[in-house]
Amino acid sequence: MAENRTTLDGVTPWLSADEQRAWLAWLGATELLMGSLDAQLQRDAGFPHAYYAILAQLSHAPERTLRMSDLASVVNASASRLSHAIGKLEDRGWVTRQQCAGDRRVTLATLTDAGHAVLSEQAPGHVAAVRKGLFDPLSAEQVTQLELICNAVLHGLDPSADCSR
Amino acid sequence: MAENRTTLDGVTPWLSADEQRAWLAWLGATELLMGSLDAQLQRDAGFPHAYYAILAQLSHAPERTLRMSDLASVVNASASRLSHAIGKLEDRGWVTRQQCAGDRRVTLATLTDAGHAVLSEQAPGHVAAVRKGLFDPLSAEQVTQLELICNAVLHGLDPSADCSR
DNA sequence: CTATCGTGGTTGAGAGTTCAACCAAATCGC
DNA sequence: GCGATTTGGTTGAACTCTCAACCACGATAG
Repeated sequence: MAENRTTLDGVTPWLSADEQRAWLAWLGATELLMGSLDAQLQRDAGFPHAYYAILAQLSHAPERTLRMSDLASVVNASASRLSHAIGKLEDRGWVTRQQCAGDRRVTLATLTDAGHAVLSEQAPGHVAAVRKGLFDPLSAEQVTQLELICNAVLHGLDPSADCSR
Repeated sequence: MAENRTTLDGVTPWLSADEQRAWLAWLGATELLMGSLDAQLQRDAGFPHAYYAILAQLSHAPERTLRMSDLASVVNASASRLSHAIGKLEDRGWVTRQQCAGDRRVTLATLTDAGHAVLSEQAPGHVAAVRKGLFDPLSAEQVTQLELICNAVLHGLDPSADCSR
């Protein structure tokens, strides 16, 4: 009870025992879960989860089209990362780029029919993997708690993130 | 109340609304948090979080030494990933490799004094970033819930993972 | 003793991400 | 209007990670 904090090197204050355990659990869970999702998609579809997220967001957008910067923000990607990714997806014929008439700096990315078809093919397997990896081990209450926790973290890192609203 | 599930393409059953929100929150929180930690370490130390984890695990080990395979498992890395990473850390003089006398297939990785020094330098900033990004926005109770949730996920993906025991 | 199989680890190529530099179009200030 | 700044996006190089192939050593079986 007296010693609630360990020290990394005899000097640096580290996390409390509770925090330490939570941190390691979070780290392990995120890395294993994202790793398993990436592996599943890479094996079945030949592309990583980040690309799936791009296709999925485009499929929900009006006209299946989004501005690059808007798309980047909804998939948590940098402009550069998205630009490279859209280039690859364009090479495969799943997305097209077009200039925006109103503002000629803007590039619009549009999901093609081929892209939508690939997404539809891969969605069931991906959803099953998410369910199996994240939701099956959790109670309904834990799902609710998880949402609150993640939104709190999100809001702390990026106050502009819309916390479920 | 009647429609608790959306459909991605009119055919595929998707997650419930609660699950959908929790999934997006988890995705956003993990990507932003890991992104911010990687950015902080890259800026201050010149290496990514995965390398920090390697150095930290070695610093806690007896003789500051671990077998490659054991080290790989504690940092959730593949053998290949760890081998490449240790190569880089060796180049910078922070880790050394040695053969194991008993089993000559085994490679032992040891943290050097220089490596320990770098870790000690970077630890305060890294811990501060973890605290700021993950623990500051959460209540003590949420930290406990998070640990339980992550251990449940961990155990679901890898039954051999020691859930806080 | 030797052939086979399993384990521990390395290597090189290919793919994705990051960072910094850069370009073009729009907006601001005077 | 016109230069300066900001915004939106692209590019190339460096770096990390993944995958498959591979090598060496140890264990196992005949």
